[in-house]
Amino acid sequence: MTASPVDFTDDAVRAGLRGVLLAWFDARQRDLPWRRRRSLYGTWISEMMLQQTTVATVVPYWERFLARFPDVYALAAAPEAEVLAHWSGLGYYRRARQLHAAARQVVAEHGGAFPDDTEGWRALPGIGPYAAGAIASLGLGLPAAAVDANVRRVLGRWLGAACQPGAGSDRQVADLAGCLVRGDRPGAWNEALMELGALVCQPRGPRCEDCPVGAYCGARRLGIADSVAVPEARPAALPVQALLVAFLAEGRVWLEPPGGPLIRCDVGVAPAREALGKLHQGLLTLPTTAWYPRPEKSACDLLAALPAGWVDAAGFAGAGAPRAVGRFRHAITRYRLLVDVAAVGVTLPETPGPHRDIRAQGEISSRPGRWVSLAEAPGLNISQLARKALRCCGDARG
DNA sequence: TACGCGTGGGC
DNA sequence: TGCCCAAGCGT
Repeated sequence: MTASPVDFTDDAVRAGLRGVLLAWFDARQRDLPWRRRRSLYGTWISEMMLQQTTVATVVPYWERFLARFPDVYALAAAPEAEVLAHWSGLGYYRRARQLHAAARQVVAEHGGAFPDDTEGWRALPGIGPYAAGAIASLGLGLPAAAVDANVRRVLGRWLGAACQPGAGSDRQVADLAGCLVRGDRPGAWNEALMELGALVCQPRGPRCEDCPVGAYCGARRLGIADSVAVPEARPAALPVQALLVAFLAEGRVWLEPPGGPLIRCDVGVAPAREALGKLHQGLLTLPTTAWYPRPEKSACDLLAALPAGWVDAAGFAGAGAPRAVGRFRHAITRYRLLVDVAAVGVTLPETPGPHRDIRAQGEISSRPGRWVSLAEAPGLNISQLARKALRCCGDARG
């Protein structure tokens, strides 16, 4: 193990570094809603939303979420579908379900009182080592480290050659984070580290000329700031294609949970994936074919490849020819999905009852789902994938 | 331990 | 357009 070019065990070094970075943060920090009105609840929501998600994306979601669920009691009392509706489009939907479960746990087991230490937060669903430290420091004022990708990169560069990828690196970063957070304003310190990583000490091409703490940076001292702590490349995404079908009846569209029965389609190629699987859990979506692999710059006509009688086979009664209403691209986890959207009018049974009552939670030929008016569908707990597909239906009608 | 889990924006 | 991420967590 190489010694760091900068001696962070020196009290004077740590005090100087902390003073300079906190002063920079006080002057340059972004004006964000969860900073403007800091609360434990609002901090928790922001930390959950910000996992793997950009600040600019989160801001409007955080505002709407807090307006609808102003405290843990409101969140715990809400149905999961409504919580997911307010998360709709944000992605990583498990976060929303865990957030809701944690709110119910806090209310049921602790009368609505939040944990008052790091370990208590860590025990809640969806709270890992980073989020527990962030909430404890930002919301409770405790000297807990919060090592996210930004902090790992910033501290990795400060350590310079002492922090090589592989064994020992994570431990060194964690030790340094724990050492530096002890002092005044631990929450502001953690935020300052993350802000520096987001605005200056970026993954590729760090803006060292704008850095307030360059004097303390081991990588810069060694002239390797742009080559140390750079993320490794990921495997390329897989190009696939699928057909989503909007079954329409009396101004409504059929929406169902993911993982429902697939629309059968014969293209002579093995599917790359049986569609959504565990994606979009808790959300509603449109019936879909499997996902088929496709060459980079071509696609086959999935609508033409549907077998005769496919509408009835899917559990609906056909009433007209299906028509193509749109096509869009959508990146989702490790896939690049080319989506064709088809609309087909169907008829509902004449007999009253759960199948005829389009307002009811329904079941068509043992196909769980429900009929939803095209106007209200965008406000429901649907994925961004479904949102784009529904937009095609609207465009085609309009 | 490595992988699955979403999405939008920058370049 | 394609590729690169961005305030992680659970299994």
